Amino acid sequence: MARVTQQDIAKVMGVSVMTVSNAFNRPDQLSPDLRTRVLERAAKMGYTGPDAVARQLRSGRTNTFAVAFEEKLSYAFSDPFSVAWLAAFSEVMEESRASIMLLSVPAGDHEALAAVQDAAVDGIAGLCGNQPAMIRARERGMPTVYCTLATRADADGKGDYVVIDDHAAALEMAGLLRRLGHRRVFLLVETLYPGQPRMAEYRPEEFRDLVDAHAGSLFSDDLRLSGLVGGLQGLDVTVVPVGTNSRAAGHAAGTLVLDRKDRPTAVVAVSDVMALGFMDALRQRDLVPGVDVSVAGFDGLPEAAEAGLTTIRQPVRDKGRLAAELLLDPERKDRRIILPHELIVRRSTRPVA
Amino acid sequence: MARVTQQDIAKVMGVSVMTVSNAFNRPDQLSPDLRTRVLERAAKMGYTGPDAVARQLRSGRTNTFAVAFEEKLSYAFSDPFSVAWLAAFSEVMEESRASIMLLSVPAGDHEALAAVQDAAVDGIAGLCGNQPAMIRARERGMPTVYCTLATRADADGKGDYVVIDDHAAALEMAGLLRRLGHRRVFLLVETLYPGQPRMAEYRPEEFRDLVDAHAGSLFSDDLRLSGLVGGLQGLDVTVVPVGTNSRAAGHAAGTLVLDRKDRPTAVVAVSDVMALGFMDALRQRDLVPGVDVSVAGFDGLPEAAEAGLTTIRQPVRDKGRLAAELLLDPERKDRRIILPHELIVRRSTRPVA
DNA sequence: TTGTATGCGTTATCAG
DNA sequence: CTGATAACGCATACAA
Repeated sequence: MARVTQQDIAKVMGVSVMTVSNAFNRPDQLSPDLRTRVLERAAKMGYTGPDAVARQLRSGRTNTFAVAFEEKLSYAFSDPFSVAWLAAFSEVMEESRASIMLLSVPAGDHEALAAVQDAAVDGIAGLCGNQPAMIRARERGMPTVYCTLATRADADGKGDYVVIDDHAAALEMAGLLRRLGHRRVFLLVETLYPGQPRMAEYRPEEFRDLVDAHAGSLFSDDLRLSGLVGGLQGLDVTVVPVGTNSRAAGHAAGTLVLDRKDRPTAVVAVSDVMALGFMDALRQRDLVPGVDVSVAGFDGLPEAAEAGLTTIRQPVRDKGRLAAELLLDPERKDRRIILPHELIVRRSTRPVA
Repeated sequence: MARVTQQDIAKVMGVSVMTVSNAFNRPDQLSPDLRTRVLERAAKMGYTGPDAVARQLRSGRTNTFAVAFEEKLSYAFSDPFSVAWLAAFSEVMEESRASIMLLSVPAGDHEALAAVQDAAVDGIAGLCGNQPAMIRARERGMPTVYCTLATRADADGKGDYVVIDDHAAALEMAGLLRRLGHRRVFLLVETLYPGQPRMAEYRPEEFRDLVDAHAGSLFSDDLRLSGLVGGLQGLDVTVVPVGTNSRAAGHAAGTLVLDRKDRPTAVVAVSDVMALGFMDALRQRDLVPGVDVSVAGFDGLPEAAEAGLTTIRQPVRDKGRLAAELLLDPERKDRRIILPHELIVRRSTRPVA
């Protein structure tokens, strides 16, 4: 038995399809009596209301917005920054009774890009930079908003965004370490291109060359890194790609770095979760952050405050909220938003002994 | 300028629409030469591939599955159980390259029910019981899977599920407390119907009557509660609806209960997060779980293990994984799955002094 | 107030 | 290998 449609009902009742449609969507367009009769008959025939997809095709709108992640979704749910952003984003969407679709578009996964192609949504917010996924979405004529600054490679200079000035923030962080007298600094970053060796150690120039060589597939924001490197010029700086943006990866970096003679005096991770993982490694060795090794992160998570971690606070919730508002209101004016950040100095960073 | 369609391309190139369509979906159905010409021309005209919605209408499938929550989504992201379930669910979905839509359908929110109506999805998993939302979805002919046992009021006895035997688990928990000699027990539950007073205290029968009176709008699973009440028959039992399933609510319950003379000797919450919140309240007062008051929860979260909380462990990840598999494979046989649970006794429950 | 024709963009079918 | 036709289910514009 095929699906019951408005046609069927119309035919059986001897009315036009339009009347049936109106019975569901425009009560004012037909007599109350007829309306109830139609509705009753529809129910009796097993019709359960207008088909969602057909209605979307007809109206040209889906009232659904996608959120694109660069990682697997299971990661997104476990990352505090993502979760906080999502919570704010979803609050606004719920208020407008819009639905949310979750899209995982790992860098380099060409097949996953098709998901963007096939997503029946009115717009897409990227919890990531101006990625291929975002660009593809725009090519489809879809509004996009990204919430991390564009990478050098993928930036097409288009698309709306809600970000902080990561470069400036990184410079401030570098300035702090410089003032504190640190001379040997390790920088923990995510993997910057698919296949990059993990836990390797690079001079900044070396690292830069590597990234340049892979610019075509570059996928992670590197503005924080470039700011740090710039601000620490002249010091002994080592860059370590730790693999994933996770506490575990930060911890692994600690294992790599702490059990050697020439320890760094300071370690900066480009996210709080990595920095917190590194602090876990310190604690395991009865080392004290700020005393034995200074540690700093980025993001300003609540967890960072509890741990006494120096960090750059960014308005996560505002990012999520504004991203949603930009998608919901195409008429809105300011569509490229740079939010304020704040360097928060805590006890994890101290003057070098 | 209107949207470019396959028609437009066909017209301009003097070929049939079908050929254009095939160029995108069935490379084998036309000559490579023609295909590349079509593709090039399409690109030149600003055509960006088949429209997602039109394709969905045509094919009758969306390759998207919804997850329905009874709470606001921001809550879902902060609840450890939900997050773990979602992670497992999404891993399976990602593997099949299916998309996930998040739906918030608060109990009693009639408007939100419309979201289920308008969701362009192939199926819906409920991180909740057999709710009105689930029932509505089934009326639409959509496959549903719920992951908490049916409530008494809403159960239509249909729909697939992946659950544990909550009632049996609750009986085991009650048996434990009985053996430990507890005679005065408080039970912390979520709010069982919209508008129910929070932090009130009820005798079990009283509470049951209240719930019965609101059976029409009952929205939360009460199998755990009924199992506990049944298993504790004859003892001095008090039921406290704490409002939401959150650590904060559990903490508030602690504030209510602990600063009085006739403290309970044991407190059971129907979820670990509530129990953990209650333990926070204990700690604040320098009381020791298990010594001053025994505490137990449900779910078996990692956090419960750390806190030494007695609980009922349930296979969260299996629940999520199986729910996804049921949705993805309509042919699969066993569609009503009861997973094993396990009573885990830790130091938060001890013999009464 | 009700009905008619038509299009939304795509793809399956079947004929050439 | 290519093309004409017919749905998919609904709702807008317009006519009655």
